[in-house]
Parts: sequence; structure tokens; C-alpha cells
Amino acid sequence: MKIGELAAATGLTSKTVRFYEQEGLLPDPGRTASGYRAYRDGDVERLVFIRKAKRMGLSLAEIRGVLTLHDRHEPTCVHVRSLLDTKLAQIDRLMGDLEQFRAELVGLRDRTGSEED
Amino acid sequence: MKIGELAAATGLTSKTVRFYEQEGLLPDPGRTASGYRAYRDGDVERLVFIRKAKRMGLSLAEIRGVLTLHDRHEPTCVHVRSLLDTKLAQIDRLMGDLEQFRAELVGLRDRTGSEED
DNA sequence: GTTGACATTCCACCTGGATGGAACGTTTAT
DNA sequence: ATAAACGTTCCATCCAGGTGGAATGTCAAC
Repeated sequence: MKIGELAAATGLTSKTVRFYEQEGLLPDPGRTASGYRAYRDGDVERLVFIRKAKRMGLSLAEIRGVLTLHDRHEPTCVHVRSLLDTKLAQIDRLMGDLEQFRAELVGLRDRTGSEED
Repeated sequence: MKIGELAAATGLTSKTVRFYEQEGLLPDPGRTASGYRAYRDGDVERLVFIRKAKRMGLSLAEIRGVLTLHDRHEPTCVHVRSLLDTKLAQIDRLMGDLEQFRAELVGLRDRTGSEED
């Protein structure tokens, strides 16, 4: 799989894929004889995870942390578990806040909605 | 209320408050005789809202949109309601995704947790 | 065998969201 | 009346996260 195909399969651009590699989010993909990056199916999954994590508000640095953890199968447990627990706590807090914020927006909408255009 | 007090009350810096004003998120605060910005209590609430909205993933431009809507009490209804509905839909989608992502992280944590340090 | 779509590297540039610092004025406490 | 602590403007700088473009190489189709 060449970079353009990977990009198409994940909704990114080739530029962005190279950028992520450079930022340490993707392992060295290996090269074809002619020097093209050669990706495998697992790389699609990885990029999909990165997109998802980004949407969840993680920075690339945080995502790199999670992926690094995932890549080393050896358990660096204490450090790793605390990283994940921190992230989980943040997510839980965010979800609570979102719910509250949602209510505020609904209030705004219904207020404007009470008067007809 | 001077800018530093407002900043302290909201957890921002004076720099950031001026920046938000410049970006059109805050109305002209008026000035003291000596040229200092003079804020009122409502401005605290407004900045707290801005912080919250930022945490929810809204850009400053989007927040400006919501605030502008809030400021004009006249109903620009169609446009405004659709803006809010779009935002609400995004929030709902995000909340669903967060839940799913949370489960993925829990999976990672429990996998690492299965081996002792 | 040439044309067009794709790949490579490298370097510059862009946006959003601030932050730093210089040069200067004001207020408060002592 | 002077120093510290705060305010003002303006301009440069920074960071994250990319994007654009030049110069060049490769591959597939005709």
C-alpha cells in the first residue's frame, strides 16, 4: 500500500501522513525498491485511531504517548496505567461538562425559538 | 473591576483578556478616567462561558458566533437556530464518540493491568 | 518512449491561539 | 516623592498542526 492509498483509506492527505511519521506517531513503514513508503493494513487502523483520538481532544503528543504504550507490549505498568487513568478522568470530566454545556445551548436555542422569524 | 482582577476571577491572564476583546469576544468594556479598562460582573460570567466553550472544543470564531447571537436579543432565528442545532448535533456526536473511545482506553489499561509490574 | 499521476526530500509558509517584551502612564503604600 | 505593582499600546515571537511548492524520481498506460 502506497502513501496515497493509505491517505485515501483514512481520509487524510499524504502530507499529513508523512507529518505524523515525522512526529513519531507512525513506525518506519519500510520502503519499496524504488524508495516509496510501503504500508500494511494495520497502518490504516492506526491512523483511524489517531483521527479518533484527535477528535477526542488529545494532542499529537498525548496520542504518541498512548501509541507508544500500545506498541511496547511489555507492561510499563505503573507509569502507563496512570497515563491512561488520567486520560480517562479527563474524558469523564469532559463528558459531564459537555452535558452541562449542551443544556446551556439548548436554553439559548429555545429562547430564540420562542419568537418567530 | 480592572483587567487584572477580571483575569484572576476567571483564571485567565490580562493578555488573554485583551486578546479576546481584540478578537471580538468581549464588548468594549469602557474606560476609567485614566484609560484603564473597566469591567462589570457580567464580564466574569462571559469569560467563564468562553472558557467552558473552548473546553468543549469550540473555536474562538464559533464562540464569537454564539455570543453575538446571545448579545442581539432580537431573534435572527433561522440562521441562529441552525447554528445552535449544528453545534448541538456535533456535541451529541462527540459524546457518543467519547464513550466509545473511553472503552478503547479502558481496554488498553486493562490489558496492561493484567501483568504485574 | 513519452505523458500524467503519483512518489521523494526539503524548506517555507499559514492559521489559531495566545505570549513576551519594550516603552510608557497610573495608583497605592509607605 | 518614590517604588512596586498594575495598567496602556504595539510589535514580535511562539507553539501546534499542518499545507504549499520546488526540484526530482518512478510507474502505468498508451
